[in-house]
Amino acid sequence: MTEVRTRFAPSPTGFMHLGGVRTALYNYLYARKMGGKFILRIEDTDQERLVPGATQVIYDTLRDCGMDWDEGPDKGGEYGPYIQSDRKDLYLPYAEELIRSGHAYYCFCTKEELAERKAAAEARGEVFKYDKHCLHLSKEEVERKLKAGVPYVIRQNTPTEGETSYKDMVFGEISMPNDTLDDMVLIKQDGMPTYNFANVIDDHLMGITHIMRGMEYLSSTPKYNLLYEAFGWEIPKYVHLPTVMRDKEHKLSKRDGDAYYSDFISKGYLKEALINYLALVGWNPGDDREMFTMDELVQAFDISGLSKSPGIFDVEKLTWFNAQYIRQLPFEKYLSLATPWFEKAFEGMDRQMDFRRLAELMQGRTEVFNRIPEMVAFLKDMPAYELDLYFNKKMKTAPETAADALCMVKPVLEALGPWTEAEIHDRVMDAIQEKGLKNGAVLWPLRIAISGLANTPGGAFEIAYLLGREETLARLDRAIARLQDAYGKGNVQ
RNA sequence: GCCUCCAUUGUCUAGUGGCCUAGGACACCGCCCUCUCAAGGCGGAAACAUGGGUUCGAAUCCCAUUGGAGGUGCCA
Repeated sequence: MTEVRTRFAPSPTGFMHLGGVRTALYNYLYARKMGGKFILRIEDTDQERLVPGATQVIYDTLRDCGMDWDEGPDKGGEYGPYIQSDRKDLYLPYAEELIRSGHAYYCFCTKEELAERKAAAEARGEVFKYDKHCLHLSKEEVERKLKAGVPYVIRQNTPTEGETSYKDMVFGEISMPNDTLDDMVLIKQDGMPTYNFANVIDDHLMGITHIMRGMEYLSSTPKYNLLYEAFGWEIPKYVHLPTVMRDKEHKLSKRDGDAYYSDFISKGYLKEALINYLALVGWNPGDDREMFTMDELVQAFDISGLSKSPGIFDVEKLTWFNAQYIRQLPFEKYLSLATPWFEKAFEGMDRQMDFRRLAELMQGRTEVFNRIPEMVAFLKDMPAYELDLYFNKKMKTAPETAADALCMVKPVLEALGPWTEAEIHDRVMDAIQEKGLKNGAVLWPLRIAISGLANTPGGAFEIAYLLGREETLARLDRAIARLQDAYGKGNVQ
């Protein structure tokens, strides 16, 4: 059996689209699973859309994700070069061979003429398909124009009758009536091959055995197969992938601003989570497993698990995966990843903050790193809050009675020796026991008084510790004053 | 318009003629735990697009309808 060779062939646009990452991933997984080779090829035949530095983004992203390629522009390999613009001169002879065998022809129609004919066809309510106008030029006419240096393109000469079909490993049998096949351009006026042509030539020359790509190529594949046949080349296996959608109607598009790999990384999504989730949009292992490392994906991946229908990219589920991965992070790793976000949150604060302790509290609650600043902001500045927050039915607390609880705690905290979490916890609990109160009746108001929030990461003890003695007591004083102001002095104490 | 493809809960999906009173996961809701939240545990609501066939039997096969996607570029 011949070695499996897959390829990822992006065009360098400057960003890595998540759909592209997934395509690369499946190619990578299949090659590794089969013990084959994964090839990276850059498709930059469109000279008008060149973006400087764009290939670097592709390298960086793939490497960052752990998808190492065996052959590629920067790595070499026996089928190079791996950048199509570097292969420019190699395509024309193949096109000329096709012309000799009658499978292609020179076309001298200008873009303007084409546009005119297209408009005319549309005016008549017809679809425009290239009319093979130049196919009927006499040999002499063609020679003359070529000699005269009239600009030309080379078009594929597709059959007008019958149908062409092929078998796709995901979609099964696909057949297209030949009369719907357009005589597509193979070589452009600037001498560059089109994607359509370069793809076929390169995939063959590079010995690609399995072509895994987006399903937008499903209906142009018959034209590629006609080319393979014209050359007498073996047709590779096709694996067309369902589209990744933003919602039911729309593709995940570059316009959305959140379709790029880098967008998610900078928001604080872990690449492991992104890869894990992406693998599952359009593929499933056949059992209920969901958590996969890259190596596990390699083991589990199989083309039979690929689905046919488009899948919607669900950020909620990605976020769940992300939270899972964050929780599993070794603590030191979490701390180092969270620290920049902590620093951002506490910028300009004069108090010290125990990042380690904060990180311990936050690791299990972090879904995406960019949500950290908002979650910990209350530690920097006391938020404004409504006294209603002191209401809690279960804790049996209310604004009217909150001051009593706070006044009970205050001297305990003031008398505290070392300001450690354990000390705070033990002394306050002792006092609660002594008074025969319920924990919540004291701790709820205390937490509200020093955080101003209904929900906080950590409880009263943790927050008090993080705030430090001075800030805690200051917040406590202010809370007591405000409550007494509203409801009068309590009579406990 | 024409061509191709697709169609199970809100979402990702399992399901390849009887194992399906349709399974798992996210999200949602409730309960437990608990000083809040989160995590965790338990439970709940939620789907075979519609209509015809085929068959003893259909989510599964066939046809039509509807809906959706893709293609129809000297873009890839």
